[in-house]
Amino acid sequence: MTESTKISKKVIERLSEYRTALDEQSAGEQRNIFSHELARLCGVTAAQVRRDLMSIGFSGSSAKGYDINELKQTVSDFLGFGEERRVVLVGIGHLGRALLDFFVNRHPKLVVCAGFDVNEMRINRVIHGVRCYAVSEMERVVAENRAQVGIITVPESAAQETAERLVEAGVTGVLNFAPVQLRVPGHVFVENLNISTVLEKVAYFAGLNADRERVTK
Amino acid sequence: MTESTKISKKVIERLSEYRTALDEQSAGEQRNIFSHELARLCGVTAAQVRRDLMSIGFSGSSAKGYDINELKQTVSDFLGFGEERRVVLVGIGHLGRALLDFFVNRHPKLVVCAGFDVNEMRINRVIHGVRCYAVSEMERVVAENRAQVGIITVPESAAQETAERLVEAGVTGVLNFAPVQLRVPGHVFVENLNISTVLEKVAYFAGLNADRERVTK
DNA sequence: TAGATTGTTAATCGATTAACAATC
DNA sequence: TAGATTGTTAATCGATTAACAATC
Repeated sequence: MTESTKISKKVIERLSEYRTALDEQSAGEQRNIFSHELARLCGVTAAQVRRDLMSIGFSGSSAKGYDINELKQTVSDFLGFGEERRVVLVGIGHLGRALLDFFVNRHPKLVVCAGFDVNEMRINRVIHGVRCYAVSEMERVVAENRAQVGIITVPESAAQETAERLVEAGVTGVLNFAPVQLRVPGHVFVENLNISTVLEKVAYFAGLNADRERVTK
Repeated sequence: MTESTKISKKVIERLSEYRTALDEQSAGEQRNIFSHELARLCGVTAAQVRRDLMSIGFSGSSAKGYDINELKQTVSDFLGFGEERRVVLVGIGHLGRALLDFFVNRHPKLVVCAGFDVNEMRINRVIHGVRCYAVSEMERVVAENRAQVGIITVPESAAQETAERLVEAGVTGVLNFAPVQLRVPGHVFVENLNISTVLEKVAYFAGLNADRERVTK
């Protein structure tokens, strides 16, 4: 394994957004794109685009910018889209179901291959095209599918135990929607996404802005 | 209006998480909490907690740490929880409905007061306790409710127009789930939350970690 | 060529961490 | 007092921005 240069979370996020933006562009006739065009589509600076692409070793031409198709391919490869990534989701409540719907057949390489729940009403069914199992089968199903990614949408009280079982079964990346700090081994990547926190943040700045508007009027 | 010290997005996020963590603590007997305890609950460092609390002017005691109830009150006040914030949601698909369910009666001060959609099947109904309207009524309903915050869960193609109408009606903060860079006036705060991007990031690092595991074995 | 863009370095900025005197 | 924690400053770290020679 080559000692890959350490790439930060932020760069990965931006690369992912570049790819999404390019996907939409490539429907058209356009074959090349300049850093400032891609930058505008993604809400970043042109210099940042150039630096990010440089960091994954992709070059453009000073006359024509970047080749859209080559760039899309390079970014996809870098992000590991060469092969399918298998994802499981635990907790098939409203949010879980919405996420199943969100990802099924929407993403080229992230395949949600199984859902889990404790509620008998939700197990042994196919929801949004995804087969759902009892939590007790997690170890077996995750291992059989070689799933590397787990999404946790269970209630807070069950999140830690869920994470432990996922990790035990071989998952090395977790997207956690429960408002708990998960304790996991060092080789497991955890991203916390607390929707309440995000909305509180928006509400805070909305309030600030509304006040400012009122004052300047 | 006093010229408040500029507080960064990250600090606001952490304050929101401190408050959530304290909410859960305060059920117990404990009356005080040390910076390192709160830090562990939220996955940050103790020094960071101390600095954040200092930045909103909250003091503890070197003997007993921070008073939980006072701290919760101070953080809540700072985040603007003194009065209800009214939120509207546009796009009542699976994700939109999950978010309605997520927020209704779950948050003390963020009140989702209306939903909007273009689909007739979804309008003039109450979904998860929230009244849903046709998009054509957006301006009127948002203004009547004095909603400051808008959540956008419409398809990508409709996101920009939705944002414009929300802003026109008086919204100053937007939480955008559509994978588009919204163009809005300077006084409007926009937070983009692209769930695909987040999952791609998790998948990337999950892959890295899985490789590393395989190599070190 | 002239003009615009890329690749890349240096300068800036902001946030985190280390450290420690003051405090209880 | 002795020991632990707070408040706060200085040092470090990392990421962004500015700038510009090289390129087309």
